[in-house]
Amino acid sequence: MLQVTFIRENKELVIERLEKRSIDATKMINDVIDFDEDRRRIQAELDNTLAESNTLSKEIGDLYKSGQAQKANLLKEKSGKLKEASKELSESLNAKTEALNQLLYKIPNIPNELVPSGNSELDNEEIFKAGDIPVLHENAQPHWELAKKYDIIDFELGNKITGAGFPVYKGKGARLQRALIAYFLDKNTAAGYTEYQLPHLVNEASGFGTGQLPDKEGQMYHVTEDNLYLIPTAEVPGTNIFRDVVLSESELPIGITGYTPCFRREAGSYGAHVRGLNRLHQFDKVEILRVEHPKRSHEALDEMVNHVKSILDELKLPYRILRLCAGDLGFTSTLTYDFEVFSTAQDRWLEISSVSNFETFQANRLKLRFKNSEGKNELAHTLNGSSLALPRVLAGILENYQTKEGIVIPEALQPYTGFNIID
RNA sequence: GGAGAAAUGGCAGAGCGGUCGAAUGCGGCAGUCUUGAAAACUGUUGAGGGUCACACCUCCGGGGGUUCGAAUCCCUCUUUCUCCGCCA
Repeated sequence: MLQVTFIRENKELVIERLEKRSIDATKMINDVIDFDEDRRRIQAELDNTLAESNTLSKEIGDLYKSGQAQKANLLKEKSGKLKEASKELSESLNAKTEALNQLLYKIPNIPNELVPSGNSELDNEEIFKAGDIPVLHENAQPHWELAKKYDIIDFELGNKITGAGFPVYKGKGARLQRALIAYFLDKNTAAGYTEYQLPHLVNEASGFGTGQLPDKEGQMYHVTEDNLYLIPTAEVPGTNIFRDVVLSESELPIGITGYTPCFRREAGSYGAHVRGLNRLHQFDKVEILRVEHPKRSHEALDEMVNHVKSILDELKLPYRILRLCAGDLGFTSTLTYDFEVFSTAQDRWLEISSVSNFETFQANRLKLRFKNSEGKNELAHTLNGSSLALPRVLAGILENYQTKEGIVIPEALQPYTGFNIID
């Protein structure tokens, strides 16, 4: 959520940047400013009424003490009127604040100046590409065929146990998953991230804190009995560690990594491009997450991008990095880099990581602040990224490393799998 | 799941319905002393809003109520602790 004071002080900039997202920002922003003015006016009125009422109460107390009950009773009437007035004022203040908030919840983050304009993924800017696309043998297959051939992932079984989108990994497939998780976590902790194991269900306040609620409710599985949500990403429990927290400046920067399964309803996505591991209801992901000083959050974003790069380089997978255009940029993000691995057998790119800087957008909702050098509380910046999402990395490995003899395990992973080929 | 107790400032811990934004201790910060440090002593030290700055307003787990007036009384929710039961 954007800060009202920032909107007030940078109205033109905010409108201009938001319009890159092809939304009509002028009215929204004007409304915010109007509502905020109203809100502050009512607040001031209420404050004055309360102040009057407070002094009156003191006077009444004094009168009682000095035995002047009659005079006191007279003042009580006046006090009653003030009370009514303050009740009305506080009701209209609440209504106004609520209206303002509802408005603010609907306004996405302001795209960074680097964000290219554009409406669809076609306008994303490719900024980097690495790794050779292998020349596969004649009978090369997509990963879902390979999974079946080597009996390492069973989609039908998952279908039986739960439903579509809940695959069962077995044998070397299961081991490869575990190896990837361990490998990613090791890379991340070596880079300075502290490993966490986080809850897989979150409450409403947490869903709100990272921006999934109230709008993207339909994307999460909801356990209505206990009013909890299955996490769609470790970002939710991970970032909410810092909800309502005031850090000292010396605690920054903070880096966290964690493995969690992720649950997504993916309502409405069907068709060929969701085949196999391409899009699932449950998948595994290792996440990295940072809390940064506003002055160096963009430097931190670059560091995260380089970190993810180093992992993909080591795995020797063909990948590219995209700078997302305004139209493709997530609601809460100000700048996002997507990593895509090339799926050779499908002849298409698969998103395997998304690294974003949210600046103060989440922090404002979370009330995540640090005490700056002037002793004032200041919103911190939050960032996160996947390192990495497992299924598509797995798809990438299966397809790009397939040989007539079997699936060769990337060298960096072999210490973790304990085998070097799936055959 | 059953029974009981509790929730106060960074922490610990007081708090007759008005003089309580809140005693006291610890911690933090500044100073005195010291070559320096420690100890001791002195002062200072919650958060948010508002203002050029004051004033002023709000906050004692959350929400609601009683009262002219609530940290203090009532209702309710949540959380924590103790005991019992169940259990990976």
